[in-house]
Amino acid sequence: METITAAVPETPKKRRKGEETRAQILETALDLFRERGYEETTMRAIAESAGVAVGNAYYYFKSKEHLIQAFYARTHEEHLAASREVLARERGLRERLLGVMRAKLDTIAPYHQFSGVLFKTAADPLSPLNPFSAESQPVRQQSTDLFAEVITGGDTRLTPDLVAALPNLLWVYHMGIVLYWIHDSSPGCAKSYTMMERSVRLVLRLISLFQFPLLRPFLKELLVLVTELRGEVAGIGPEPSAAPLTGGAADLRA
Amino acid sequence: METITAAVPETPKKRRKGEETRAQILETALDLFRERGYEETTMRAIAESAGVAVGNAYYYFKSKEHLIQAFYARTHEEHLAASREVLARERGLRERLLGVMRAKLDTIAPYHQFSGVLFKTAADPLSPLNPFSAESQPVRQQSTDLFAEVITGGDTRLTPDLVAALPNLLWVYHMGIVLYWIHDSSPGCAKSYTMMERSVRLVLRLISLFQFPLLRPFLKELLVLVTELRGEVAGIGPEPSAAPLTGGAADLRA
DNA sequence: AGCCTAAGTTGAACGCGTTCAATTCAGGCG
DNA sequence: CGCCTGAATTGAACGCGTTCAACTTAGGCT
Repeated sequence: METITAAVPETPKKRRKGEETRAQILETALDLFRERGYEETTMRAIAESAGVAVGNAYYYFKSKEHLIQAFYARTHEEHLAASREVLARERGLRERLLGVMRAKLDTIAPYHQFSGVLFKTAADPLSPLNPFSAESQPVRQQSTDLFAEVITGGDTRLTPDLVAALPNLLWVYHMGIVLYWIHDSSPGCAKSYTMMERSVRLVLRLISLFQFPLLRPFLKELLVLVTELRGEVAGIGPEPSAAPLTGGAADLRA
Repeated sequence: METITAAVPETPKKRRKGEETRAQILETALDLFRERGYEETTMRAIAESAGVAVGNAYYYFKSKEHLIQAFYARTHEEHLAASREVLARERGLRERLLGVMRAKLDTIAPYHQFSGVLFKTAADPLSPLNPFSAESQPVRQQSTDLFAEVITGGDTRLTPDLVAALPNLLWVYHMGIVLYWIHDSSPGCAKSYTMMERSVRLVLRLISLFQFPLLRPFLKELLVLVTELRGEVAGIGPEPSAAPLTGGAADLRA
């Protein structure tokens, strides 16, 4: 019977050890990245500071880039938490979107100095960090879900077409703001904040504009486009291109 | 007197030699990139194939990335040429935009296999290849000029606000299509072409929509935003933030 | 206890992009 | 002609990210 209890492949003891080392390496790496920047931090330095051998760092992280991925996952979590607070507090669409976007800039602020490298590696289509890659699909999903919550959880009612299209569009929009932020060298990234506020205002205006029933054909077309985009993005795998145009927005949530 | 004729710092003979070597290295590199891909092509291989020493390649190109920059400049020229043909032939806005965009995809098609690396390095804010960098400002300018020509050179008349805002917006749009293309693994990049055609249709619809006088406030706001963006992008240098809101669109063309 | 396996850990070695002190080359000048 | 200067060229050497065959632990089974 005891053998059955051992069905769990790893005992807690065993797992503890590895995870401690893993955490140790990650913390050290992030510290060094913040201190000296990414390029200037060598894997040897990370290993030495963490008190392990170089190879051991590679046992836990497939590459130096994967250390950034871990960092990215962390800020992503922070942003989700901060956003949930905002969304629990605010009802108005404007306040909700503004709050979530502001939370984004606030969350990533401490890492502005090496955001460039992050983005650089993230841009590689083959990198797991790439926001369009399969590996980051969960993160992307959570982000679009967040924007879905922004528009549906408040006191503003939108047409179904908008509700279907906006989460992905807002995700793309927020990526654009981050892109601006990366290139923003103004003190405190002040320009990014004003740019964000201005563009949020514009986005809200556009949303209310497209509530107008006469513009429905536009929305329909936009929806097809966004769906197509999502299909391409979701995965290049063998998943069938079955019914690429059937459901319209029906399969937006896979 | 003869000494004066030598006022030209380098004689043609001297210049010829260096430029031949430079061209030799570049051609070899581009060939190898196409054959094996970027990452798989080593600087040593390039040097050997070109019949020079490694260091000599670095005498002409500051880094491996700079070889890509040279390639990028080339496809850019090709696209300009192809576009000029289209614009000389077509009068309708739809045909002009479609033609220019199709020309873009056609031009970059041969390099799809290593477009990822190109984009990866281009994404680094510090890279000279970055489309927002000061070093690529001329290329960016030519591109936006091209789109300006697309909308003003045809037989379609647009409101001044649109004429002012569209070149930059279309440039951003075309970057988005390229981004899609980079991630497109469909045979012959067919998906990119249909996505481009669909989005062009949408863009044209949006343009005609915003011709509507009632939507002028939107355009105004959009214009401020685009101008701001252009300012940030143009350079982070000491150029004064003087009159950031004075001229409206007046200073779009610096 | 003694073994066995899998997890964890090591560090020398590899291949790469890049650098740079040294060398060759070519053309103008006294 | 010999000298000089700056462009052109060399290749050994450096530092880096990454790999991998070997070694050490540690816990379960007989």
